[in-house]
Amino acid sequence: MPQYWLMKSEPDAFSIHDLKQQGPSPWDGVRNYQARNFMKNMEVGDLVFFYHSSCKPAGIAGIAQVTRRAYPDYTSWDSSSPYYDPKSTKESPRWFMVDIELVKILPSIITLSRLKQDPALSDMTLVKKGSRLSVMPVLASEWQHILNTTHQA
DNA sequence: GCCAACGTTGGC
DNA sequence: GCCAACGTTGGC
Repeated sequence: MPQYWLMKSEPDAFSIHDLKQQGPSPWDGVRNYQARNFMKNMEVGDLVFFYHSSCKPAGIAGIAQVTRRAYPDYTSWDSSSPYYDPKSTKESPRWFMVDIELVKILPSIITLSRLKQDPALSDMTLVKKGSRLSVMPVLASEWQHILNTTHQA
């Protein structure tokens, strides 16, 4: 049984179309401990809602799957990278990433406002007020509900 | 562009 | 170890 997740990306920086073009891609740049810890719990084959944030409309743009378990985020060692963190070393890496690849692009965005309107999803971390996590778990029941009710399974 | 909510930093 | 100040996220 795969686990289910949701990962946010600003489409201007990296969109689901970029993921399609690039094939398996490292999910670099996560610099939040909670999000990092979730990535460390991912297994190959886990399924991911690919979420477009800071855009109109914000929402779930497609589905991806994990192709490589967590390994050190090498951008944390690159002093020319915006994700550089001098406290992360090769001996003791602080930040990790997984690789994901596209499963499918949804025919239309499942918007955040729509998710917020659904009483069955009121406990989702995503729709909670003030939630800023960029990587979060999704319950199997929520995953199925979202795909079933949007007729995009 | 605004700003609420949240995480992190650093002085004490 | 507290907590004020600061920076960031991300919807609106």
